[in-house]
Amino acid sequence: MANTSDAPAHRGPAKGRGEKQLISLDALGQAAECLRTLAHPHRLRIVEMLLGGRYTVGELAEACGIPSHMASEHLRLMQRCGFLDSAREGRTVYYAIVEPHLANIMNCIADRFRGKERR
Amino acid sequence: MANTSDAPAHRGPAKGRGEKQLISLDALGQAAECLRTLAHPHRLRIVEMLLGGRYTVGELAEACGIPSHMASEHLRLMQRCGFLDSAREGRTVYYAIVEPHLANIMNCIADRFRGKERR
DNA sequence: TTGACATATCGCCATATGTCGATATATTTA
DNA sequence: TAAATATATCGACATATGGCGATATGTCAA
Repeated sequence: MANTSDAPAHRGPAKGRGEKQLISLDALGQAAECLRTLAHPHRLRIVEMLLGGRYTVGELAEACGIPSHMASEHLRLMQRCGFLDSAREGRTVYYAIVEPHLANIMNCIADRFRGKERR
Repeated sequence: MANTSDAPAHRGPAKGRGEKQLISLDALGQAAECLRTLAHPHRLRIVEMLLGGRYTVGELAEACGIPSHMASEHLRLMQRCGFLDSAREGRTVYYAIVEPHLANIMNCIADRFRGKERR
């Protein structure tokens, strides 16, 4: 209950629109960071593939048409914000989705953008 | 330019994991653009508020604690990628959500980040 | 051990993005 | 008309981000 951080100060005079509790600016900042991480064509492709099963860095890199050291970097960013987990097996490393909301978000994206080639 | 652009060329040998049809890289590029637009704390706050009803630029600016010319800029970006629509009434301008998927995405975000103050 | 392979990290550079003051446009009121 | 209010746009700056070659680490096989 200790609400002291960003104080809304004077409560608005209730204009009659939304009256529900807002998410803290701090949480929105974290959300924005995650969305920025997701907001890249190759990273979206990687997430899309990983939603269908685990893949190695090399496989994902080839699917995206990029050198594997770049796929590695994308994977690191997504692991950093809790989207992915990795597991080494021999000299390869498998990545997999661990953030359950990603499936829902990819569904939204597929829903809106599947089949939409350049305007 | 000996570099072939991005060639879909050879289809993968079907490793047996995901076999579903992938979204085109082009569509993923558009999706990434939209996600980047959404990926800002103030813009998320604006979307959150607009999901509860229409607001003017000034109201949104005050709620975010930013000058209204910056709110105007955020609103322009979101209108540009089809999230919002605007309607002038007298000397004020009301903005409102027109992209239906935003509600779903904000639900994901609220689900994961509501109440999560800095790690 | 060495060499080959898979993945990860580093450093540089070009470009994109956010912020902000100044200014411009639109609308109402005096 | 001019002044006040609400939005919008412009220009400059600092910072963040993506791409990429070079290099490092980790693993296996000989």
